[in-house]
Amino acid sequence: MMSMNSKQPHFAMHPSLSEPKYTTLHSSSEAIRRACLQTPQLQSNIFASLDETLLARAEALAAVDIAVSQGKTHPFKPDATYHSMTTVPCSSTSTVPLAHHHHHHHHHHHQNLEPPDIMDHISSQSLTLMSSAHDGSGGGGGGGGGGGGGGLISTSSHPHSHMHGLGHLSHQAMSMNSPLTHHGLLPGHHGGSQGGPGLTNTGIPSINDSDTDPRELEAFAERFKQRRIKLGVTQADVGSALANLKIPGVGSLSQSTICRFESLTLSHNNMIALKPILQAWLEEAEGAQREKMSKPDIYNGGEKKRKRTSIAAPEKRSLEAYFAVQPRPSSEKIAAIAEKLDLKKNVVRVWFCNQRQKQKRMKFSATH
DNA sequence: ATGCATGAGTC
DNA sequence: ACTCATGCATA
Repeated sequence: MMSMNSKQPHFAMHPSLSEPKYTTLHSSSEAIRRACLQTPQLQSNIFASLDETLLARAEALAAVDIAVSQGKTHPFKPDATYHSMTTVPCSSTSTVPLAHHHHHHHHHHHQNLEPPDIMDHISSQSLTLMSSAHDGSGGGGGGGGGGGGGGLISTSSHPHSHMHGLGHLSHQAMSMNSPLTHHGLLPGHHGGSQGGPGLTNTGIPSINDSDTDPRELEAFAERFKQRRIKLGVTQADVGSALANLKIPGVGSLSQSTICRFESLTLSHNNMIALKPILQAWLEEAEGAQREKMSKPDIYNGGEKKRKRTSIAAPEKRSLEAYFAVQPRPSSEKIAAIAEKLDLKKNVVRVWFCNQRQKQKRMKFSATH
């Protein structure tokens, strides 16, 4: 409603908190961290300059929600923040050879609209569903993230800078209007949702849905993992081995990505894009099982390592509550939340982004 | 296996 | 400033 510009007064103020927002973890100590438990302090009262109502409500909701569905898998980690990255983001030294690829595409994406403000009583679950629903419809939007259509393929070369791994396979090119979609090469997926084979999209050069079939992907991921293990190869190995395939536009991938592929914790589009590549590797590896890959990564000479910020459980709970009410808070809102929780604004912003992405992953996405 | 983060490409 | 694909660091 009134989002315009941002300002970020931010600064840490901590009247008298005993709550450790961050804790410093020493690389040598890390034993006792998992034993702690959460303290049910359902109501916070730290609000001040925000919509107290919203916040209070959100937190209350979160508390309830959490209480109910607590089996989520959270070994409450105490917070630990390490942090010492100076200004330089790491451009990574990765082993990534570059790969040029190109992916032209346009798409109309749904930009965020800002709902009035508060909603009311909503259970985070229903909300979650709702949000994903509007996501899909909004501007043909992301095609619902996971459901997006994907234009991957990076057939063209491109005088571009470097890229990691594959080019971004399809970013947001999932709109139905994507010129890319009719390329023929792309597995242009239908916008909507991936779960429903029954949901066919109208119009649009529909392409083979067989390749985009979630079940097929799931089956493949399963097979892939099995065979990979049979080959005695780790996820990390697969990742780096991909570069050896010399597939245009394909470089190496991290263990994380391979893991996520196997566990289906990637967006539908991403899964579709990666499948052919991993399949190629699999065949290659099985065909020549005699090879070994000794591709040590290049190391960094005493560079500063990125430190992962850990958001403490209480703060995390609050964030989840806010998210349930408003997945896309305005900049001001984010700043306010950040201040209230005594977190850096950017940390909060990123948290919301990641949360939104998570919500769109394959595995637990709606209709699946 | 996952949480927090970076960056490209968009809008 | 957002989405998406990815990755480093870490549990």
